Amino acid sequence: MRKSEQTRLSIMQTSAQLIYVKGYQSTSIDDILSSMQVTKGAFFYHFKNKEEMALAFIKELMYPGMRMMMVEPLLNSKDPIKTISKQLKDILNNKVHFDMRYGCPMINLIEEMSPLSEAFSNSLKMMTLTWVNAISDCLKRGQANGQLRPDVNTLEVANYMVTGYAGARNMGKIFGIKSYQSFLKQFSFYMESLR
Amino acid sequence: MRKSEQTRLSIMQTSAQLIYVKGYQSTSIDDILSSMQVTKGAFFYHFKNKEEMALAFIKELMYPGMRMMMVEPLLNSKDPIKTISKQLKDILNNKVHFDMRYGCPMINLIEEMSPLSEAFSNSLKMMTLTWVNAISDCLKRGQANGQLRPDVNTLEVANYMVTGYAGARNMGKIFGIKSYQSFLKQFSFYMESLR
DNA sequence: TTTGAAACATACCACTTAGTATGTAATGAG
DNA sequence: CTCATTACATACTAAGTGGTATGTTTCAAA
Repeated sequence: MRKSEQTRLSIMQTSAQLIYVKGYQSTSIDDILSSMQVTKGAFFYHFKNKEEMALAFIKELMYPGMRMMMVEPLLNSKDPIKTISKQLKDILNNKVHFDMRYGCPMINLIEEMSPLSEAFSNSLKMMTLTWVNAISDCLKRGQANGQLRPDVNTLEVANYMVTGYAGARNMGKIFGIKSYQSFLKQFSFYMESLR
Repeated sequence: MRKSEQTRLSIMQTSAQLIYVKGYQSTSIDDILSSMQVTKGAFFYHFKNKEEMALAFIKELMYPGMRMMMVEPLLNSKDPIKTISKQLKDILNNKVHFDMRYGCPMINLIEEMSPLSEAFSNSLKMMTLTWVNAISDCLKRGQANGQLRPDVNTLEVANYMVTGYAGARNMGKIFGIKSYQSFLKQFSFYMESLR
């Protein structure tokens, strides 16, 4: 019961990497299998089909990873505006988990899959909402502390931030790092105007 | 020489519609042909291959369409900030050329194809830059008229606006119309802060 | 009216695709 | 040890893929 779990995990990890680079629809099962030491029998033993595998990796790998990187840094912050601006900068400049050319795995999947599959759409929607709500809560705490104007609609600002992030990941694919820097600068102007 | 041009155009138009909905890579040539009264012989008579066809439709249909909808409204504006905010609203709410579920054809292609093909990337980059520059020029005229703070970096603001647009199209796919409205409201706050 | 190029139409091909059928090896409870 | 379940491995299939080869029709100039 131990090694098989590792096989299942490896399949999801390899898939995640390939889907990140090539997209879901043009990553074939054969692609996945030939880039690791696993056969088709193993794949269809662990997963009912390709879509179930992708949904599993979203739920079991992408979602927890997102919580760690996007949600946890927002808890217990002293200065929400600074925390949030800094988080956006940290994520966009994170070269370990992201490659500028390929953008953000979550945003990519929203772009590609949400119009094609209700199941994908729902998973991605919930994941995105988790981040949006975390940002909103963070801002609300700042509002309680008087660091943020009381008339600010925190949920709307949170949505605006995630929207900006998604756009930056898109523009980054053609314009490169410059577009990140440029975006971050203007976004921080916006954030400061909320004080 | 007349009817054949119509055939060529029809192929590109049908392709554009299918690619908009399903994406480039998962729209097959057979898909395109079976949704119109044209055969494979005609397709490969007019286009060398699938990619050349897509590049042709970007250049000959998408680009001119973009200029008409995104660039021309910005020429000869009296109040650039208002013009630009209004344009963004008009485009996002345009139900004739866009479907919320499928986002924006240009943004979709950037997302899907720019990491996979230099040729796509260059076409899309040039097209996007055309819009960015038009916005920047519009803002510059406002700056000359004193309607915009002189210290504002118009090119950076233009990039920021297009980035926001791209993000809004992405978020719209999962959150629907509400995310458009919410984004537009916050973006107009940002724009007003440039006066 | 002839004729040759342009504009298609049809049939086919090698390859890839998700998924299945059926085998065999590992493993852990009794 | 034993044996049934688990965890794979191998070989295959039917449908789809981009693209080609080879036709047949259309049409405009001579």
